[in-house]
Amino acid sequence: MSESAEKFTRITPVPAYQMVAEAIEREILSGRLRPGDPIGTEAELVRQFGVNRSTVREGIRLLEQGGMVHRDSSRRLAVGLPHYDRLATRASRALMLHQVSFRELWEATMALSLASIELAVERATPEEIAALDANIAATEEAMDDPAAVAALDSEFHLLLEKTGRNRVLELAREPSNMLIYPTTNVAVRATEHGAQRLIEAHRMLAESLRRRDIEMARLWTRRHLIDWRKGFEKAGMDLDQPVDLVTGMM
Amino acid sequence: MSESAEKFTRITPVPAYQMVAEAIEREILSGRLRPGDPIGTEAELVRQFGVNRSTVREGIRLLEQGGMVHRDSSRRLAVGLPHYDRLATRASRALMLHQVSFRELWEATMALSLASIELAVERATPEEIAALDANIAATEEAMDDPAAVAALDSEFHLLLEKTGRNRVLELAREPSNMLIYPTTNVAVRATEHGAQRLIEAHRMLAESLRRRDIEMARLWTRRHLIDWRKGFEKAGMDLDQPVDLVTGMM
DNA sequence: CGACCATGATTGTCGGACAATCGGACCTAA
DNA sequence: TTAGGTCCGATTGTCCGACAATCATGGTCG
Repeated sequence: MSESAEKFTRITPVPAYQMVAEAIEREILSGRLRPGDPIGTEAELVRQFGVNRSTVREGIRLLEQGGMVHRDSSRRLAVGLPHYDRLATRASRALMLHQVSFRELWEATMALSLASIELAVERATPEEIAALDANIAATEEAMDDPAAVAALDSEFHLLLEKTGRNRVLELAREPSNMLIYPTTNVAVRATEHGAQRLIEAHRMLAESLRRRDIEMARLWTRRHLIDWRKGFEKAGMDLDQPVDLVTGMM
Repeated sequence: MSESAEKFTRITPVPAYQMVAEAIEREILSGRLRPGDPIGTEAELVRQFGVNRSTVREGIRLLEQGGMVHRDSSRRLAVGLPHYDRLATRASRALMLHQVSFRELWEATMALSLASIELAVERATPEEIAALDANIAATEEAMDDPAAVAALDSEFHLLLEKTGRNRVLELAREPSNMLIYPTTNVAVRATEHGAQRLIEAHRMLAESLRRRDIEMARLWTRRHLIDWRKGFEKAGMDLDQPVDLVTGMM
């Protein structure tokens, strides 16, 4: 499994703009620069690093996309903490490029949802349950509009996630969410009484949080996702097709 | 929850270098540019976009970090498909910056491992089980070297993951892995017969794949992770401390 | 006291320039 | 024939200098 016994390690010249980026990144990761702190002006960085402004700017661009630095009002640069949705966007694009199938997506969503709901059952506060109830009420209102239902469904699961209070799971779920919920629309439309079943599942999930009943929560999470899958198939779509064919994002 | 009924949407001037990046990104995501395809030379992009070379270069830097484009041999730019470890690196850095706790990490790892092992039990081929056996044998050899054991443990779980054949789960697990496995070293060292228990768990996991016994696999996955957690606590570390204090990465 | 304006600082963009390196063609010698 | 050497154009990385647009700031005026 190891390619050992090579005499020399590969020699890779590192461009200056990369070194600039890495230097700034190190400062951030080490904690010497904290989120919100302003990074110096370009002129200052030019002075400190001793390179040209163009080089500094290229270095900054490297960090900018990842959210390590961002421009606040005006255009001053500051350290920013990369938020999940940004990472999730990139991750889901990567999944698309890798031609991941809906089956993989569905399996992962199932696993992550179950984990997430267990934590939610343990930790839900009355306020959080109230927020879920409010979402359910809004979904009932919008029952005739599949697009609105899909959006509210997405929000419902986002609320559940937050209730679990586990940011690692949250980050792990988000790419799947971004890819799977856009198709909820179609899935709901294809199933008879699709919106009703969706709402019932949500009600039961809220109820199991109230009762702190883990088994009930797991049961309805499963049902809910199986419903989604049935709707997906009933809409004439193939679980094994890659995700990018359906979600015409952008 | 909706900010509706605003007359005008916020107007945000977009710098040219961003538009360059977005234009290239669109081409990639739409599939018109496929991974491996060469992107034109800088001069060519200058001509096509009608902007200065500095601007083009800044735009390219935006994409470069995310892995959307990469320089192959020589330094020519080509479309690259961002691989998981790159995304995972960024994700785990984000988790560090958010001061995620080991408890969150552990909970997520538990959920993801259980999901992953179930798929692995279903899908394992003889070759894959053989690879696991080889890893176990190597771990037995290295039993006196906690660092080597930790590395082999990490590899073992990577093999398990591949066996599950679900790239979404793979991507979801990787950030946790990057943060949690570096401390396996410490955890193993702190537990009496730590390495032995680890090897036993690996053996049982391989065995449950052979038998296609999901319950057994789940059981040993749980035990294995609980062992890790006990070792972690026995080493005098606090599950609720943020990850960056321990993993001195970089 | 607030509205308004002048001024400097900062960013975004441009044009041009040059060294270093790479790819490839061409050439030479064993 | 092929391994090695040389040359040349193409391309990237870096630098310099410049300018317009915008923002921050402070001072002035009503």
